Amino acid sequence: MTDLQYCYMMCITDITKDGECMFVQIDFNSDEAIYLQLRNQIIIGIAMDAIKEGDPLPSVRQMADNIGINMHTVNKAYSVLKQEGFVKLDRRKGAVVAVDVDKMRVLDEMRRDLSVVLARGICKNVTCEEAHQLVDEIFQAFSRGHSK
Amino acid sequence: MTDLQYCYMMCITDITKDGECMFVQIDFNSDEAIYLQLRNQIIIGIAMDAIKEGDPLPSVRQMADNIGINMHTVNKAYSVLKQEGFVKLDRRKGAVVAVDVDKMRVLDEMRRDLSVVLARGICKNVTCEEAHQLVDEIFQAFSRGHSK
Amino acid sequence: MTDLQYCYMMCITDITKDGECMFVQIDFNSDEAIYLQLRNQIIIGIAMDAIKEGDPLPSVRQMADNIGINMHTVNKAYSVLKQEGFVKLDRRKGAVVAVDVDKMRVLDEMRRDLSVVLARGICKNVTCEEAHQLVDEIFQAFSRGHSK
Amino acid sequence: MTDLQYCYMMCITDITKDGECMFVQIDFNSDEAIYLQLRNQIIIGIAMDAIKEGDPLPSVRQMADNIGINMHTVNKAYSVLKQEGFVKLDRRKGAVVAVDVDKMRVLDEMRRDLSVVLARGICKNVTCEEAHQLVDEIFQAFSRGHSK
DNA sequence: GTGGTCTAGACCACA
DNA sequence: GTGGTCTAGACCACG
Repeated sequence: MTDLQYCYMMCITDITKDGECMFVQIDFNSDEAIYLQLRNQIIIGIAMDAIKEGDPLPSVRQMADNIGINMHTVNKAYSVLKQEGFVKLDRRKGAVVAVDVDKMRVLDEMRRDLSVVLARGICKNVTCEEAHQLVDEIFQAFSRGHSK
Repeated sequence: MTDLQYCYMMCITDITKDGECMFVQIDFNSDEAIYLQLRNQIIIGIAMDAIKEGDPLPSVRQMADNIGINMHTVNKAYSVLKQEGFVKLDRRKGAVVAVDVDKMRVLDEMRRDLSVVLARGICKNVTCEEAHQLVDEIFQAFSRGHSK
Repeated sequence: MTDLQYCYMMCITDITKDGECMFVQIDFNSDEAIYLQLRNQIIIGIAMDAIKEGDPLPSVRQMADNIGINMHTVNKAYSVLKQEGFVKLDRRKGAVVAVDVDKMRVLDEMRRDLSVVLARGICKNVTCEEAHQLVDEIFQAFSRGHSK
Repeated sequence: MTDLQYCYMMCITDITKDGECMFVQIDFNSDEAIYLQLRNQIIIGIAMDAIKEGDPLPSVRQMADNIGINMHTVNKAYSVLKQEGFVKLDRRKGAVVAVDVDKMRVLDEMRRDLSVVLARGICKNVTCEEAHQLVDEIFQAFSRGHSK
């Protein structure tokens, strides 16, 4: 799939109130559920510091209208984010970013997820060095990553 | 054995003919589809060299009986593996391992998948060093990985 | 109506919402799989411009009910159409026509398919001129063909 | 799929007794049944004049051994060829090429087959001119074609 | 209401 | 005996 086609099918909307740098891109032709795509985009936004601890997410209705999806779908994404410890639901401000750090748990999750991703790569002759390069590349792309 | 007990157990079966080292573990309680779990297990088996290039997978009926799932579910897993370039469906020998290496494509897929996994980690204060350690750990667990 | 009568009739249903010009005809006596017949009919419908780029196909249930076949059979046809680059599965709108043009690939496929069809003709004394006449005849039958 | 991969999975054997120019190539990973591939290859051989009217085909056993497939499969291919009017079964010489020409029937069959093949092309922007070029190209590749 | 998943059982073509 | 096809019915996630 070319980049052009990819762009065409994408639905792009701003996630931050001031319209600075974070965008949500939903691919309606993807086999990944829309609410999971939305959840992942928001997590990436947090990792990039585009949305910071304490920042409120757009309201369910606003987000749904911007992306052009159902309110229920946005609601589901926010619920999952709460369940996974990325946001808290505030009665006045709606969903606000509040990351709940459980180092052991997250490392276990990553080990499981990485095993599958890396196994796919190893089958296709991806070397350990190439994997490390990818990790560095991605960490550099996320502002919070290399500040550590 | 009641259905309940059946549900709560992990289902473990051997994937190799000689019963050496590769096992398939299905978690019926997981929210991940059975055919995807099976697909991932087989990919991990290939990455571990438990199943090698040219080896035939068990027939759909045999695999289904061993795991205790339906034939069609196994069929779906095999179809996805074929679609993703891990096996070929030989009309005489059934499904045989035949990895189709497309380096650019696999690196792009990994970049996308890793971005999501690492973003989750970064949000929860996982450092770049810890991520590298996980990668090394997983590569060492797969025999094909540290032969490089 | 008995099963026998049911078997011996052609099943004709409309594929377009406004019931204008495109029909699906399934021959239950054919040795060609139903899902392949359905796939071919839809491709012919696209070639005739009866279904246009961006148009949604009927839902699998609706199509299945109209034709009198099982939902899963329609699903298989849609999956193949997706795989071959004729439709995309939009999570909101279902299957929509979206032709993915890869000129080199399609010409190679046609060369292979035409070789077999023409070889059969050549054996039975069909001349090059007669083949060209057939091609013209078919192109004229498809509206998109003679607009070039 | 690269040419190299294609070659690798092919099973190539000679179909003519004197080992001149006609070969049978079976792709065991194809979704097309082996007996149909064999049938098509033999028809192409007749169209190319590699096997001529009255020539005997190799015996079922010999053909099966050469290609590495089951005798029943070869038998099925020969039966279909007889049914479709390409060979006759001679008690002494086995299957001999004997084309039964029924011009109307073959033209009808070609019209139906070409409709599907061309429709696929039209969807993917193949022009009438390109189709004609392919027909010419194929007719020139078959020796019997341009002698008319 | 939609498609996705899973199960079950059946028949047939293929090898 | 194998996979491919088709049917039927069921549940659930998604939107």
